[in-house]
Amino acid sequence: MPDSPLPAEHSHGSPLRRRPCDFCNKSTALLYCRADNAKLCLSCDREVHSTNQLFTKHTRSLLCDGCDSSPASIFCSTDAVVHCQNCDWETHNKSNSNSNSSSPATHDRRPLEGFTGCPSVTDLLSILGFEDLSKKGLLLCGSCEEGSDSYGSGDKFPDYLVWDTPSFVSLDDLIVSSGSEHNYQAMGVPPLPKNRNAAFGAYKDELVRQLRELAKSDPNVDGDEGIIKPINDEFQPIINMATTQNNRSSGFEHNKLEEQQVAYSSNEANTFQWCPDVCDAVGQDLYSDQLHNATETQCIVPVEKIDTVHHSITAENTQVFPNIFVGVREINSQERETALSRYKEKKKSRRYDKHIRYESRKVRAESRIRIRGRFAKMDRLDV
DNA sequence: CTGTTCAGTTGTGGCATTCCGTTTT
DNA sequence: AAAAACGGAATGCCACAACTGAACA
Repeated sequence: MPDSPLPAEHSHGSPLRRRPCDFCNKSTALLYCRADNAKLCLSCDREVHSTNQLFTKHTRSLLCDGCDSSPASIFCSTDAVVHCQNCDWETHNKSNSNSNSSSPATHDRRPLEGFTGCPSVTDLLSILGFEDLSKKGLLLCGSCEEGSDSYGSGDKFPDYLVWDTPSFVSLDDLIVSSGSEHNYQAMGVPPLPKNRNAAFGAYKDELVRQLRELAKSDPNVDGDEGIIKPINDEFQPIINMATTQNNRSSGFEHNKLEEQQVAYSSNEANTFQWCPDVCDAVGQDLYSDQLHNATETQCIVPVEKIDTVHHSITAENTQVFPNIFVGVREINSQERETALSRYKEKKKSRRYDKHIRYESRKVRAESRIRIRGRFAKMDRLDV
């Protein structure tokens, strides 16, 4: 783990606070793992989350530039910072913010999405929004270390800073970060930008530096071509893993794998999907929410299988796969109360009001001629 | 690789209808 | 206790510009 000098300041001149990695306590933490409740640098993140299949499913996000203790979910390209929902609310609802000459409420902000698995440097470049920075350039551009490259400490954020937003709301989004004092919802975040680029905040330089270190140490990097071969980021549904390894005794028989494949993010797995305790406590409400939003949470489980899944992964499997399931249970028992309260608070602050995606369509709809409330054909008006 | 074309899909608001829980008879 | 009346919420419908993505030059 390389020791990391702290970045002096971010592009807007405000000094960066020290936020050491919870794992090595040396490097600057750039990511936040909600399942582990930990701040990690890129190197430690890879180390921690490549240890077994379950850990690769933890959802990680950029660390909030505001509070340094929550996963960022909003990127403000105007201020070039990433914020958690609470910090975003605070920043962009202040009437007298001096972060920029423009009104904070009009800042160009976009939702951020976390990532799972054990992505290669190539994937990280894409995930973190450095798609334009070639891997070769990452390795060869020594001047980048002084921040003199286009991704260095310059003030300009070109148009590649447009984040590809998630097309769904994961269950993570139902959980409010615990480190803040309130649970305000982020307001006014423009949905669904088209460009497939990402965002990085105040710690951009440190991000580049750690990516470079990662690329140097990555054995899969082909230095000649700058091609970084993906390491094992293959997704292996845990259901299948458990059943294939334990098909002799689990009683969870299956011949149709497609019926039982489960895609889910780590938090869903840790907090909800695999923990009957929490589900029971939260009650049918949460459970039905999760099922109703199956497509949003990427949880694809036939309803009739849910019970089977739960029972097949309880006591028996924890004995067969102690490394996997004991870890899950520890997390659940420690964080159950927190998760519950977070969920309840989050639910209270849900926004049910209608959200207009395209103002132009609204304007047109309002101005259209109607017959009994329905849009009328233009040619009918001539009659 | 870039730009253009084109077919298919999406989203927009007001009214009517349906559904369902509550109150009244 | 049962039926009727009431009222609020949810849903569907409509046309078409805007959007999306594939195919092609």
